[in-house]
Amino acid sequence: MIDIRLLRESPEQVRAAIARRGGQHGPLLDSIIQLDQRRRETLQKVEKLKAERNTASEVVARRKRAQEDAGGTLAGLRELSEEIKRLDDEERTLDAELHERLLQLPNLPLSEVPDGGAAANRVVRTWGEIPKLASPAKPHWELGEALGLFDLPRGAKITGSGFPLFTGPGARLVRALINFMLDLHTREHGYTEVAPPLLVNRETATGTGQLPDLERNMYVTEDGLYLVPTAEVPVTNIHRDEVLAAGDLPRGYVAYTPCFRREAGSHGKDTRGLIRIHQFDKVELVRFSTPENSPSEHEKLLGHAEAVLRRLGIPYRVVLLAAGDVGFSSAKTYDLEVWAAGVATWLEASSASTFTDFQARRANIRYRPRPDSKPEFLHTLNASGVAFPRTIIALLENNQQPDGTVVIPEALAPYLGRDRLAPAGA
RNA sequence: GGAGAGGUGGCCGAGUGGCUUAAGGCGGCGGUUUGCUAAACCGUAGUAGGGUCUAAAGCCCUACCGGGGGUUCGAAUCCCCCCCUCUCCGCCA
Repeated sequence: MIDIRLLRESPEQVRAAIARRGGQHGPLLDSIIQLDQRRRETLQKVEKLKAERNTASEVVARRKRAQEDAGGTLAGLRELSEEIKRLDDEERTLDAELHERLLQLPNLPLSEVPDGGAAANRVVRTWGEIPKLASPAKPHWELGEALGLFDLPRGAKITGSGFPLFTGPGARLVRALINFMLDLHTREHGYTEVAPPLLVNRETATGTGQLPDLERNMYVTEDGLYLVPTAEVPVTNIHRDEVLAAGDLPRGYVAYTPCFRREAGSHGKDTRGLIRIHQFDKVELVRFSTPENSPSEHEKLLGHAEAVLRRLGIPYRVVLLAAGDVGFSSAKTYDLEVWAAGVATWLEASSASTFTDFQARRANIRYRPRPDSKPEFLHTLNASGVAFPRTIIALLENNQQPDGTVVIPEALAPYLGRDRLAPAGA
């Protein structure tokens, strides 16, 4: 949520910033400005009447105490109260409508974010060598089947397409990745590990920006709870409606969770194998920062996600997303794309974003710069550290050998209990 | 799921319709006293929204006693619905 005062005082600045995202936000902005105007007018009227009523009530109280007749003062107060009730209702309605629309407005991209749509995304750097494979590269779904790592048809039987069943060494690989990543982030990057709820309520999903506009991408239960699309949602909301001390910042949490995404309407492209699925595993990093430090925190966070890929020896590139491509809540996002030799493409395995005070405002997460100062909204940031499916894709496809085996990187081998995956019977 | 007890400021805790601008205590902040510390004493203090002002400060107004409705001229207090915590029962990995 953006600051209504910024919109009130510098509407053209906000309009220009939002326009960089593309899409038509003009009418929404106009209606917000108008609602804000009407709300304040109504508020001023009703508050004036309330002041009158309070004064009159005091007189009544004083008379009653003195055993005098208060009838004369009471006359007319009923009408005043009815008028107050009417205006109060009006103000409440306007405020609710205003709030609802403010929730639909995306964050403002930072100035250093490039103009344009996805085509304007900028590759900031590339790490690692794209492997030169001795034999024709197989895609991961072939490798995974041959190595007995996962069984997609049976996953589809159990639940539906996009719900993978990991088997044997594949299931063990998932467990190895969980432990490898959690160990790295807690031991070397200073994160506090948490294991959050996987179902969240409406307020929580609104706090990070999934609701109201992205509801179609989430699974909802009969109880009105949502399956988490990412650990960002429950973890960022750990401090919802709290005021942290300046000494608490920066603060970082790491969480492993499954993630559930309906991704309604995204069938057709990039859907083979594990590339785009409805349930996947991810280790997520969430940071809370003061506004001054959030730019450096963002770079630090990006580095933590990169460290995972470097340890695993997976070639990747860092992409600064253009204004038209950054997510709803984000002000600036770097994607980490891993190279996958089998499908011969770059796949997004992590997204490192700063949300400035956008989520903090929605979720009411504040901090006190000094013990005697007023609470201010802090900044939230997060990054995948990292998503499993595309990491698995890169590992399998890049490390495949002519004999059909897959070499496991040194950093991961102890967690997997082996340094090579081989087809059954080989 | 059933029965009961609760939810008041940073914390504890009083408050059954108007003298509450939420008592009192603890903690916080400022000060006085004081070799130093402690204690004592005095003072001060919340959050949000709106108005005033070029802006800040200040000042004024409104709201806030778990959340939302209602009764009333007036609600922390009375009524209704919901949420959460605790105790017991039931069910359960």
